[in-house]
Amino acid sequence: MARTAGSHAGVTGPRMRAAALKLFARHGYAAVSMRRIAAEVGVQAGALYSYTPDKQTLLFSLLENHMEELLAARMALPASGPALARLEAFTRFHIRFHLERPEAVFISYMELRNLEPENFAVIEGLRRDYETFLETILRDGDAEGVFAVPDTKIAALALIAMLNGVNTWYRADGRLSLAEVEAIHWDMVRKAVAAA
Amino acid sequence: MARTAGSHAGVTGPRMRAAALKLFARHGYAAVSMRRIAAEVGVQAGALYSYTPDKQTLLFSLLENHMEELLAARMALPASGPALARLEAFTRFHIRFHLERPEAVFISYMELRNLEPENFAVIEGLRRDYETFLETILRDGDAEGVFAVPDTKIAALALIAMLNGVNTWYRADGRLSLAEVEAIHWDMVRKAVAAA
DNA sequence: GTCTATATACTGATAGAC
DNA sequence: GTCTATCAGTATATAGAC
Repeated sequence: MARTAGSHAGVTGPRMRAAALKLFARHGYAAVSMRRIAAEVGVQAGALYSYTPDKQTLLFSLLENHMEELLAARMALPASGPALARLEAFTRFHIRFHLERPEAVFISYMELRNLEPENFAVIEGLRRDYETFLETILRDGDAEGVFAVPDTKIAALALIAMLNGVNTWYRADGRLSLAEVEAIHWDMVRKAVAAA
Repeated sequence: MARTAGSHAGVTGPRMRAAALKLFARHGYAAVSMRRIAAEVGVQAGALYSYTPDKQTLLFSLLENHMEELLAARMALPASGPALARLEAFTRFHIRFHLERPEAVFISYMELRNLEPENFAVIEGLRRDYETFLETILRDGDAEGVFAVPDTKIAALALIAMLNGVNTWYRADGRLSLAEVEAIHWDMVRKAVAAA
């Protein structure tokens, strides 16, 4: 059936979110205006307010969505079994998942300070949930005797920081394939926590 | 001798830089106005333009100054001798130096995208210089046979990313002392690159 | 060396026409 | 569902008084 002229059958909302994700990642939340996002979508600024109550909520929903996807995807990882195998699965999953969403990862770290306190607390809680997953693997491996980790909390943060580093330099058309990047990092992760 | 009323004997420049560093780190370059910096210093916005030609140059000079200090401080590290000892010296130095300047470190990573292309290229060059220093240690250790590093470039980036992670959570009044943080990370760094 | 005043432009968000 | 028009506020940067 014929639609109202100018109507876009509800695709403007997702397009707004995609444009915001891209522009926030490239220029930063504070540097991107609602007008600029609207221009990227191809509408006027006022039209965006049918899809978000305000700019802050738009940022928050992008970060929340990213964290929820991360936590959901993590569910596919083994939750029991030898810690060494679980650590390898986690390492490869983390690299792959994050390389597939460079923009969401970027703003999830860079724009935390631009979240209002309540929103910040929600995202921080989700992040801690994810970190705890890795910490549990390390603690189990320590108990098994295959890992020697003096402080599982700090070790988990250190490993995640190391793996996140990949996002700052990896290019799909670069010198190394994804498989090679995974292999190099799994080698370092494995050795870093290995028992002597 | 009596000075002009309102004059501050050249301290406004440094105070502007200190205020900008603090505010940029806390709220982001784009979110901080020259008026806000001026208010922090205790002058009117127009007065700042005696000390920087514009806001962009102010950001650039903060980042450039930080990188120059980092490269200068690195000169105190041993440039020859056993790679293992050099790696330990580098690891402890890196953690200490960066924990002493959390704000400069933060904006050096977060505000790169807000640098104009020429300014960005300068900072990137300085950063690569620093990374090469670590890469050289890893390559020397590989040649000595004490390290087993499949890709020294990637390993250097991975180790720096891991060490930088400390800045995201360390608090001087927290659970761990600086010495403990250094020890935990040196343990992981050492093992991560160790020969089997 | 810092002030006030100002130019020029942009900001987030809203109201109401179509 | 999107448009135009608009409000009230803020931005960077400059000019000239003191």
